[in-house]
This record gives sequence, structure tokens and C-alpha cells, in this order.
Amino acid sequence: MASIAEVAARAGVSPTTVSHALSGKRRVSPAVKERVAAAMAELGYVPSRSAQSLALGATRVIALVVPDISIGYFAELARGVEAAAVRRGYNVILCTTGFDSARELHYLQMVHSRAVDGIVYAAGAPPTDQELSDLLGAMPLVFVDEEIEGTRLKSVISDNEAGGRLAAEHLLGLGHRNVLILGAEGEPFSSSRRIAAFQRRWEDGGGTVAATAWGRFTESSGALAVAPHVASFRAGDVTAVFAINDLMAIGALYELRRAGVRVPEDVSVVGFDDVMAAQYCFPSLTTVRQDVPTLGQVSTDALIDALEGLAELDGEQLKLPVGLVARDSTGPVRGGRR
Amino acid sequence: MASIAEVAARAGVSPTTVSHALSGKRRVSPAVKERVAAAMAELGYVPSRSAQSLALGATRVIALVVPDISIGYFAELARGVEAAAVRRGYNVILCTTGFDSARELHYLQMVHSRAVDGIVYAAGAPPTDQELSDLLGAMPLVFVDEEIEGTRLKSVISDNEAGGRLAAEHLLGLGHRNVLILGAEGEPFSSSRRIAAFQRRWEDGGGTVAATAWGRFTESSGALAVAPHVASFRAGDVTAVFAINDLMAIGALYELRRAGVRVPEDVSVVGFDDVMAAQYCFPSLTTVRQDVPTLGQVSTDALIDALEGLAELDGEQLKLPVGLVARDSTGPVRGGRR
DNA sequence: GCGCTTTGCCAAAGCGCTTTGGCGGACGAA
DNA sequence: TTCGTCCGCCAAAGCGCTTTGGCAAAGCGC
Repeated sequence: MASIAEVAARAGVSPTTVSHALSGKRRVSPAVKERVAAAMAELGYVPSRSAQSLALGATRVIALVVPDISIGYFAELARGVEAAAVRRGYNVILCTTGFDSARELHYLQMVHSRAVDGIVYAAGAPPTDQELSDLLGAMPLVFVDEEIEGTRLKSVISDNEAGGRLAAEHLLGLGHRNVLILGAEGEPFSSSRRIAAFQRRWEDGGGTVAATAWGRFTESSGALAVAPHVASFRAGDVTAVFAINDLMAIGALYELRRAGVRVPEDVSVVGFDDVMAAQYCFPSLTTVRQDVPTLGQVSTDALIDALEGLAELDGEQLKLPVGLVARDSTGPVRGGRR
Repeated sequence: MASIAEVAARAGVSPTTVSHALSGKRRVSPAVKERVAAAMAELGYVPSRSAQSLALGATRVIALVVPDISIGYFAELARGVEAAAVRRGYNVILCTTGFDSARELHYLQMVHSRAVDGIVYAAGAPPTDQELSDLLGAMPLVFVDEEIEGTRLKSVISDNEAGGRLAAEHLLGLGHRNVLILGAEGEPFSSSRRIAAFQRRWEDGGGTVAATAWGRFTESSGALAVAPHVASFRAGDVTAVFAINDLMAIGALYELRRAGVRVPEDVSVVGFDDVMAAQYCFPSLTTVRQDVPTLGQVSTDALIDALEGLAELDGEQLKLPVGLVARDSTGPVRGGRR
């Protein structure tokens, strides 16, 4: 564990010069630079990040806060975040909350202990605690797919409204008029936006919402949520399902298959996200595609821009486009009601 | 950003005392302790991690190195790693290599810059570079599901041999005798172990291997790899597929469905991992279950034990049990060859 | 009442880096 | 030759914490 002092001694210069040779912040003569380089190589010197962090007052580390990394959406988000961070010389600390607000708070503290320079926050709405929201306001933080009411926090989101509308239009176009909505518990922002926009467009188009069922983003919760409604599908009362994410849609497909309800003959299902699995499940899932890695990448760039003084972290929203991907889980409604 | 000195001043004591009050490493009278606590609260003091790291020579951060976090297996691994780390007061930095050895090397450097205390390495075999393997040997590092030949590095693995055998026995028991193997490019350790054990048991049982096709862990690569063999399935020559991970198996299911090959009537498919999607795909996938989060958790505990001097990082392997989960993608072989 | 051990606190050094002001020496211009 | 400029390097302070040795006061036994 060579230190800068040892390198300096070996090269016959001062630590200052070594530092400058390394950072390029001041000129160092080529001759000396070479001696320093040689000394570093011989000693296998690598600067200590802790010491740098302390001296610079910045760690070049950001935190990514997500509920559960094993949910496909968040994993893809993480990929985008990490890629963008690395590109700019930052590392990312993975923080999973498991939907637990105590852990959220714990992680938000990390910027106070200066363990990280900033936070990409994708764990749904944070505790609305007053004290906390004050903290948030003063913290380099960008929200992903979430919008905190009344604050001026930066957020990067997909165009959830457009997505909801797209889904509604697709189903309306196929002749569907009565739908089951699969939402997510805790009503995260993106979920409620998707539902609200879907519903508005749906009712404008003459549709009715049979019911709204709640899950928690996973396949199993989707299956569970849809199960009580199987009878309505069998009866032909309800002919469509709109799920606010793909995993729950896939869980629904599974449950419907088990119950002998055919997709898309008896009921059409549309998801949201377009995760990998959406293409490979059966029937392949019609869904609203959002570019999740890009979401992560854009958020991260915004955060780092702010950290480096290249931009402000104003309350402005960046909204990314979405698009409908029609696959095999949706089809025209058949016949009338029985 | 209050410092320990400010807290000390406010409480009317020395920084030393504040430190002791906080860490409990020496006695501090209750009266003083309370004054310190009050001062900290008023100032909103949180100790600086960078300063602590520098003083202590340890960061309480570990790195998790994986090829791609959006591959389900690695996401679940990350979940286990993070959970174990948090439980012991550590943070984890996410390092994705994208199968790129330059980035691997870059990340391995992080322990030299003392940005992290140790590494959980799950990115397949590292570059076999001599220089590098010397580094590895001297580094607090544990391998996940990988074994580096000839070194004495700690590794935590699933019982891949048993898994391979289990898969073979399951298919043999259903009467299959000719199989297509779906392996992974770059021949990572776990992949080759699974294949070798499968093949040994398979041939012992009188089976033959029609071919081995190669993918790269993803659904799409699985679909691609299986495509050229569709004719043999149609002809009834080959009646089974053994994939070394679930995602490729799921890709295979997709491709077979597209090609009109029925599963399990025409061909049986078995995967490996038992990721979430395995249950929800169609037909639901028979697979070898390994407990991936536990794999991560055990690795992480081993690493942290070593970091804290509680254990040695010897070359001993920890091997976790696996089990076969029979679902709908496998069935008895039908009739003879045409 | 004397020495002895605790007890509770403090001073100062050190972790390894960055940064700033300064200072000789070389060089060009007058 | 002399003065003014750069150029290239160094000394020292500071980032915020932990740790160790020490020291006075308090408590104890005899």
C-alpha cells in the first residue's frame, strides 16, 4: 500500500509534484513526469480513494435506491444507471429498500454521512414525513418515474399518461369495453398516472372499468390479484386486463391459463414496461414499451451534471416517450355477452 | 455539515470524547454522553464516512462484480449479497462488466485504491493473465459459482454436478435417450460442470448427446441456439433439451413454439436456476433449483468474516444443495423414432 | 492521612491526499 | 547588465476522524 509520499521519495520530488503529475492540474516537466511514472509503476501505486474523498469533499459515488433489484424493471434501470455512472467516473452503491421506509430513510442518510454525493431514487414515493421532505429538498437527488407533489425536485419519468392512453386505445380499437385494471399497492406515482390516463381515455371511448385489483409488481401478486375475477372472464363480462407492469401481467396470463381462460380469445391482456420476459412468455405480451435503461441513464446524467455544477437540479421533469408493442396477448373481442 | 469539532465545542468537551461517546470504545460519563447527544442532535451531526475510512483504513464497502445485472440470476444474487452486506453494516458497489475483461480489471483495481474492502466476484472466469491472478490471490475476494484452477481462492458454488445428474436422471426416467445440450459461450465454470455431470450420467444411462449448442445466457441467445435443430425435433430424433440456465431454456421454449414443436409432447426441456420466470412461462419449466439469493448471502458473509478477521479466506469451497423442480415442460417420450 | 488504583477526560499525532502561496532559476527584453 | 516573467517545484495547511499515552481528580484500603 504505497503512499504518495513513498512515490515522491523514490522519484526524488515532493508529494505535491506527484499529485500534479497525476492530476495535470499544474505543469510538471516531462522529465520529472517520467520519473514519477516510473516510481509509481515500481511501487504499484494507486491513490487512496478515501483520502481523495476526504480532501476533495466528494466521493464520486452515487446511491441507487430501489425497492427490489430482482424485479426486472429495477434491474434494467440499474443497468442504465451503472453504465452512465461509470462513463463519468462514478461508482454506484446499490440500496434496496424492500418497500421498507426505515431502510429508505437509512439510505437517504448516506448523503449526510457523505458516503455518496447524490442519489437516484426509484423506490416509489418516499415517506411523506415533513422532516424528511425538507431533507430531500436540500439533497442532490433525482427521482425516477415519480413526482413528489409540491416540491421542486428533479424527476425523470416515462410518459405514463401517453402509455395509459395507448393501452386504452389499443383495447378500444379491438372492441373491448369492460376491463379489469391491475394496479400496484402503495399507489406509486407511475402506477396511478398510468391508471388515471388509461381510465380517462377508456371512459371517453365508452368503456367501463369492471374493477381494479392490486398487486405488488411481482408475477405471483399479479396471479393472485386476477384470480377472484376469473368468473367474470368466463362469463364474458370482462374481456380485457390492463396491468401497470409486465410482471403482474405475466402472472395474470399464468393464472388465466390455469383457470382455462383463453388469451386472447376470451380475454386480452396488456402490460407495461416491455421487459425481456414480455416477448418470451405465452402468449407473448402486448405491452407499453418504455426504455428503462435510458431512463436510468438520463437520471444519472442529470444527477451528475448537478453534482459537477453543470446544471441545476430544478423541478423540471424530463419525460421519455413510450410506445405500444402489439403482440399475441390481445385480440378482437368475440361475439357479445352471453 | 457539522464536524466532530463543532459538536465537541458545543458540548464543551474534546473531540476525543465525542468520538468515544459515539463508538463506545472508552467509557464516557452519562452526563457528558447526554450533552454530546444533545449537541449532535442540535447540529444534525453525522460522522463523515470518508474521514472514518481514512482513519480506520477500511471503507465498509464491498464490490459485487457481475456481467449483467439485468440477467435474472445476477439480480437475485445481488439481492442476497446486498441483504447480507446491510445486515453487517456494509454497502455494496455494483460493478457490471458486460463480459468485458477491461472493465473487470478496472473493478478489481478498486480494492487497490481502497475504494472497497473486498470483492464478491460472479463474472465468470476472470482473465487468466498471470499478473492478474497474482493480484487475485492477495485480495479479499470470493468467487461465486466459479472455481479458479490451481489457486487457493475461496468460492461458494451450487452443487452443479448434482444438478447436472438430477437433470439427466429426470429425463432418462421419462424415457429420453437423445438430447440437445444448450451451453454458454466462454464456458464458465458452472456451465461446464453442469454439462459434464449431465453428460456422464446421461451416457451411463445409455443416452447419447445429439449436439451441443451455445448461447450467452439470454432468452434470445437460447432461441437462436435451438433454431438450427428444429428439424431433428420434428423428425423425433431428438426428444429432449438440457439448458444450463433458465433464460436460455425459456428462449428455447419460445422458438419451439414458433416452429410448431410441442412441449412436452414432442420434446422435453429442462433448465437450470429456477428463476421467477420459470414458473410463469409456458409451459412452466422443469428446472434445477438453486437458491441464488442464499448463494449471494453465503458468499458475502464469508467475505465479511474474512475482512473482520473472523475467518480465513482459504481455498475451501462451500457447496450449496440443489434440487429438481418438475413442472410441465418435461414428459414421457412418445413412441419410437419415425 | 498516605499511597494506589480507577475513572473520565484531553492533547496530539496520524490516516493519504489536494491545494495554495511562494521561491529560486532560467530566460527574454531593454 | 538588469529587471521582469515565466516555469517548475516545494512547504505547509487542511479535510474529519480515530487512537494512544497521559494526567488530574476521585475513590479505596490500611
